Amino acid sequence: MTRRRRPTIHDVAAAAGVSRGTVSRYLNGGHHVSPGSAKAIQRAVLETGYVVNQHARSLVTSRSHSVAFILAEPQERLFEDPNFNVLLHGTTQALAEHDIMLLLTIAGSVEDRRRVSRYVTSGHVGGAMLVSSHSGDPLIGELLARDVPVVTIGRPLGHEHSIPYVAVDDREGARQLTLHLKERGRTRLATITGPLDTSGGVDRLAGFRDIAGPAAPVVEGDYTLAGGRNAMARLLELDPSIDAVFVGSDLMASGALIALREAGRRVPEDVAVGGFDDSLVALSTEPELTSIRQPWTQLSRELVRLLLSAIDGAAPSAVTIPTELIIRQST
Amino acid sequence: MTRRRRPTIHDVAAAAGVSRGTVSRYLNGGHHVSPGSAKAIQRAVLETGYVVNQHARSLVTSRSHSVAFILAEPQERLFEDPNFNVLLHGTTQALAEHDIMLLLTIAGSVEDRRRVSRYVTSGHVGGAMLVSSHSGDPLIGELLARDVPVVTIGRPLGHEHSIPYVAVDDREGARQLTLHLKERGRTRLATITGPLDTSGGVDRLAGFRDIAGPAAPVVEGDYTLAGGRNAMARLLELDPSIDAVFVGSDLMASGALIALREAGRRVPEDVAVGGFDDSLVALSTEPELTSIRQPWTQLSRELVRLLLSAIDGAAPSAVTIPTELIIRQST
DNA sequence: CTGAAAGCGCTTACAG
DNA sequence: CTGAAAGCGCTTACAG
Repeated sequence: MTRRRRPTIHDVAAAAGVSRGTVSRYLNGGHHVSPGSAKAIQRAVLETGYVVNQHARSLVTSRSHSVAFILAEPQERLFEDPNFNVLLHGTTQALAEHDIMLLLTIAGSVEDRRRVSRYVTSGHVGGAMLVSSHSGDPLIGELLARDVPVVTIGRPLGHEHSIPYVAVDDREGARQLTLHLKERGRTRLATITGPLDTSGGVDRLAGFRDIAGPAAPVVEGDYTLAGGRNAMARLLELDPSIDAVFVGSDLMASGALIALREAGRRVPEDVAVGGFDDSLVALSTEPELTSIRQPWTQLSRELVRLLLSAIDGAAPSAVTIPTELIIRQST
Repeated sequence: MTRRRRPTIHDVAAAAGVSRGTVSRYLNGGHHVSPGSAKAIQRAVLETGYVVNQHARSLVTSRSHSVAFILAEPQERLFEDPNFNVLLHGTTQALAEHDIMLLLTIAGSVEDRRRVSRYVTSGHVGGAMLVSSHSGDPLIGELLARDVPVVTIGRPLGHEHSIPYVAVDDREGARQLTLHLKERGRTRLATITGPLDTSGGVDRLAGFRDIAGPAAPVVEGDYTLAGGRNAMARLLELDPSIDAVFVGSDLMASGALIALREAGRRVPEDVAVGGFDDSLVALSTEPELTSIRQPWTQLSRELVRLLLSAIDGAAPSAVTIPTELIIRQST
């Protein structure tokens, strides 16, 4: 990819009548530069339309100006789950404030994963944000082995102490919602969980059980709409008397609503349904979904903050963010 | 972002017993390298775990190994429209085959746009893919003025001859769907369009009018679910006798279904509804949506191909891809 | 505060 | 086919 001739630091130095070293110092914080030089350089930059060549800068500083956003998900989920979009947006914005660019990598297939792993561990990138890691995913171990600074969204099962992460209080959120179902007078509670190799899956299940007890029916879902629909159908077979269900994500909950409609159950009259995420999906269903809000903007900011800390060599730390119950018509 | 010491081309050369130039030649295609040297270098690369430093390479070649994906959309759309995800996935995959990384930039606000423009025009990136450009967007002019290779998805209104682009045959697709509504015996046709400063908006409207005539009711939408819902409500006020509506996107169509349900109309008995995109949304509605398929994988591939051509200095060309009518329960 | 100089890791004519 | 050398655009001790 060829580029036309761009002004370099040399052009700026010539225009400002100082040395290249001085220009560089000005560009890198302005320390040890006299006001006069600073002014001259400032003008010269405008005049020449100079923009730093990041490749040259990175070569000498060994610092990258980009981080990888690794989406380790089968494409079905990526295609329908709005949470990714919100997270992508939030982290892009938060990184922009630090002049860091986000490199999107998608590791859906095994082959993808290998490519992404090679790329990220080869030092092109300052660090990586791992989205929705499943326990047992080899990627995370490869990154750790290569000393790539990495953070995850959601508790990284099995790596809680070696990787910084940010998560909402999944267990408490699940408790809030399940308690709410009980307070609505429901007695036959059930749940559809996320994948049980993710923290969102296990922690929300734990919260549900804290309130509903260990005997309540459980079906595992996969965070997709179709998965929620199937899971709900199975739940109704398991126990037709169910009168409330806590679903581990809004998208699955919207699938559950379809299954309930197909089974002739009214929501919330016959069965109350609660979701998790409080995404736009919750507003597009009929009836609108009661849900647990995940503050994505805040999560994104914290995720970026942790990654930058990790890059600077800080010890891993975890951030847990409280959830909020949003009550709508489905319960 | 500090990195630990990584092996350089020098280490490989030493291990292989050749000069650094020879290693570089081997790495860049292997021309003018004897089989013996090649073998030795190959082994040395494995031994040392060498990976090229892209910053150093880019510095000397003036070639970037990344392109920007510019999403110039208000965040509401980004958050709910699955088309972006599909496109993001498709282009990432297609670029990966060329060892090019995708830098995601989001230009929702005016301030974002300025930042993105500065970044992309400053040569950090080999080229840019502009997604959903609206006519009058200054970004496109800035990129052109700076000689940044750029391609758009959808016809770039006002820049058809200066920018390579790929698009489905929007007009023909709209015709197909509208004709299908007529063939179902519907006589009171109406349409909800996309934004009329986008090619998808105007071209699909043109296709609808080709079949339905100039007098049929039209309301402009904004490609969001809420927008589709509002537009449908307005359409029913405009003409309560409507018995079929072509909606310019599946997401808006799903909003239209909500409005129709609220108005007590049955779909398809009272009103037939057709969408556009054939996205996952079309399968999640009740009833499932008849729609026009956009072959996103193919679109992504062509988009990447055109961008790489543009980067290589090829003259702008346009690719139009045929659409396909997918009939489901909503019509 | 400032300039001269070395060096980051690579590619690419240039000789041979 | 191959090595020595220049140079890509920048930063950063080092002297002064």
